[in-house]
Amino acid sequence: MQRMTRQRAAVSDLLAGTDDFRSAQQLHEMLKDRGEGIGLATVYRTVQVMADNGDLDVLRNADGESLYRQCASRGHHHHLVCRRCGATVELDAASVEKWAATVGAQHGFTAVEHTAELFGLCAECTARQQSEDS
Amino acid sequence: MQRMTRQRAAVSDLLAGTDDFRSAQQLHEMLKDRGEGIGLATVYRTVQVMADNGDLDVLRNADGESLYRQCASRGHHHHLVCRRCGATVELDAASVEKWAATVGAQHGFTAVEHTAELFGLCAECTARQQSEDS
DNA sequence: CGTCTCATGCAAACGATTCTCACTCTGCCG
DNA sequence: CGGCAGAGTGAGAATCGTTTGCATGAGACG
Ligand SMILES: [Mn+2]
Ligand SMILES: [Mn+2]
Ligand SMILES: [Zn+2]
Ligand SMILES: [Zn+2]
Repeated sequence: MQRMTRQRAAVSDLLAGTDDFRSAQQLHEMLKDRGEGIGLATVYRTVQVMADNGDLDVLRNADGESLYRQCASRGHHHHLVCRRCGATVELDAASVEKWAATVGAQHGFTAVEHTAELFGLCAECTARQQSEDS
Repeated sequence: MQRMTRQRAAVSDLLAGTDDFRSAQQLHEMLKDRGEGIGLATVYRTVQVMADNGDLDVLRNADGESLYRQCASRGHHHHLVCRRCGATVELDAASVEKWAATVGAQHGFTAVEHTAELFGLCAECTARQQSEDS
């Protein structure tokens, strides 16, 4: 019921070889550069399906854009993301999980979910930044 | 250099008497209901100025809309928000602060910021939900 | 191959937010 | 008190990421 097409393969391949969070538009651009003809709408649709299947992680950056990434760990986890280049570190955060569960229950809330992401400048982008400033 | 206008007073008053997170559009609607004539763009501008001044907290809901609230504590803190009605509990989260600081440094990131919000159904909305389901 | 569908591409539609610009009103000075 | 400079306002146009409608294309399976 889910067909394998050239376009899906291309998106899937691209994401498999990328370890930074990328927006749908960036992915579309990268595919064009690779010589893959693919419609922007198709990228959006594909990336959404993959996210729904749990094959991709999604997060919103400060501008509200959705960024996608194929993470190594498939279970629930969090991220430390470079806001300049998208470089990402996957994080486990037992303390945060505990906090979320406890606090939600304490206040009588149900179906509690949480978001917890860290954004900063990775070491490389920090260095680049400093040489620019001088 | 910052002038007090009828519109700003109205928005400020409204927020002072509301303790749920609300979108700019909701606020605009509420003001219209109160009989306050005010443009939507003005609500957006006002709410932004107030947020820049640190008078309001902002967060993005799952749909990416910005929600505003005048919090009791003016320092950095987090929230437990009802995704149905906007009811909010302010949270301190020392464990989360510690986690964010530690992890960022460990990976050589600088200028690290974090988001951490809990979304659920408040006790009241949970009850309402269950009676609907039956 | 042929058929049945799901997938694709393009353009139009969306929706929250921002911007433009002519007009209004606040805060201040004389 | 007027009078003015310039911040503030409102209506609508513009943005921009994302979604959708629809005619066309192409997997899967016999
Ligand atoms: Mn978690
Ligand atoms: Mn914090
Ligand atoms: Zn970086
Ligand atoms: Zn509620």
